[in-house]
Amino acid sequence: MPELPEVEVVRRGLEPAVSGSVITGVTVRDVRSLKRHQGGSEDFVHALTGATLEGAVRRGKFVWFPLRGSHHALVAHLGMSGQMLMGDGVSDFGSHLRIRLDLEKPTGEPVTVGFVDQRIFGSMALEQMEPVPDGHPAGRGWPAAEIPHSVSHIARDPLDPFFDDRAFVAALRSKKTGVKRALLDQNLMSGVGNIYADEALWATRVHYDRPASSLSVALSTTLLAQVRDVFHRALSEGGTSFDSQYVNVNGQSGYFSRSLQAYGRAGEACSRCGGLIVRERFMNRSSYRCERCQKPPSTR
DNA sequence: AGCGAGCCCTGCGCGC
DNA sequence: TGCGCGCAGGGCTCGC
Repeated sequence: MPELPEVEVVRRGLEPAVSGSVITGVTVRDVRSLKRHQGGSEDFVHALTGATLEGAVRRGKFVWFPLRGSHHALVAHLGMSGQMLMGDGVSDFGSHLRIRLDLEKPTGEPVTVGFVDQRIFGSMALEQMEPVPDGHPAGRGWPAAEIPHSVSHIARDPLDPFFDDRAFVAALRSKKTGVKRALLDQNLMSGVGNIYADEALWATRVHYDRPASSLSVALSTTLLAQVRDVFHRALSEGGTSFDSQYVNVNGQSGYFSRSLQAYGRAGEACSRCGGLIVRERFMNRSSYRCERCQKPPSTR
């Protein structure tokens, strides 16, 4: 469930289960899901067992779970096909279960979290925290100004109250590269992936390969507003699910796919102008746009 | 600096 | 029925 709205749905689902919970058991079923963890699975299991989780924090597409009193966090990235599912201790998470965490809530109630990932582009890791340079809370869900090492280079996301709109607009306009590439650059702004980039560009009537530096301040500001708008609307519908790969912590699908205007709609008519929605290769992935209201830049 | 290519993986649907 | 191909929501590294 990879873009910001889907990851936020997961974070919200996990928060009540993990906050103040003690890890009573860790099972690593596939070490490939620990590729970002320095130290191997024995180290991972040993360091986590008995630890208490403070909560669930998200910046962009990364989620982490701070460990009480240790300046470390369990970090998760869902990659292309990752899920975090909640169970009751006897749940069967299926053949793609990679890591299983057994927890005990402050009430004494057991809860199990399954890290399920078909393609294993996602991962979990135990990482040291570092201070956030601006001193503000590192992400959504926890007030500490500490961020896991591997997330420290990731920019704040546009739903973060400390996201700096003016700095983003200036940074975007300093890039000569295509505007979609800039939107997908997690160092400029985090949380945007292939679907929501196409949706925000459609809403702004901008072609994906238009040089970012050619956008006016006003248009850049509109584009940012459209990213926020599509994030909020997707969040309100539980995220985008095309199939059973993308579900919330209870295994339920989101409904935003039916609200998508460009992504996945090749061959259909643009709902705004009636033009044809086309699919094109860009950055080794698919881009969808309206032929009529998102015209290619003349100089590229 | 920017940018394309390749890689990390599994599984699905399609055409032959 | 079976096989090969292209496709999939991400991110990192390398080389030019």
